[in-house]
Amino acid sequence: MAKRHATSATAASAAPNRQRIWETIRALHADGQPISARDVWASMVDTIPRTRVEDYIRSLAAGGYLKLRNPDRKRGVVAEFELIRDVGVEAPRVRRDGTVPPVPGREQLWRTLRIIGDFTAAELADAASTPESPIARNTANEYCLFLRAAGYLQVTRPSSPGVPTRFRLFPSRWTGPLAPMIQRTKQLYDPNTGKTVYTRVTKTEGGEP
DNA sequence: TCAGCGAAAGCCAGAGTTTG
DNA sequence: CAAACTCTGGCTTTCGCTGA
Repeated sequence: MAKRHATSATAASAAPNRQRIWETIRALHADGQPISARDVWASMVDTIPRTRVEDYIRSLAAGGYLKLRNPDRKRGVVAEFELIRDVGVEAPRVRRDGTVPPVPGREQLWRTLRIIGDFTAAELADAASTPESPIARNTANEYCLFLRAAGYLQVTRPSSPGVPTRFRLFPSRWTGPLAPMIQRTKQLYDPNTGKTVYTRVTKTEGGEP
């Protein structure tokens, strides 16, 4: 239900809720105030459930971003934290156990294509791949096709037998560091602008908003 | 090119414990 | 006794990859 919207927003723009929580934490830290779930939540009480704030704070603590100031406290006692690792305005992505999830493949592709300039899908996949996060060429190819359809990429050399299509990013279409994502509904969503920039029209449903 | 599968992230709700 | 806070577990939705 409402969860769906929250989740998609999460994927699309790094969790607005978490972003707000992170900003609040940094603000409290800047003021030299102790950081507790209650304090953070109090600053945003109208919009975010407290459990969500606690969830994120616990993840940050597990990940080493926050340090518990009163580790000997008993259950039921307010836990106070200190910001020991400020990574900037962008809210860190952490799992519940504190580990950092791998960078999404789309993001690697998006950053890489801007750097290498002129490329084929295979070249982009190779360049964007890392030992930790290899990216399938198939994935890169589909991504390129969507970006081209949405007008982000121009074809510098059409495909011919044995020669793959070469693409290049329109400099003016670099909308920001957040990678446009292909949603399950086969729409291309640009989190930088917050807009759906392309919708693949299927045979059965010619529907468009 | 399309469809399905598996894995992961984020969110919510309930239960238990401690303090005033 | 009541209120407040923390902790744990489960649910929903989406993404990325593989195979036909």
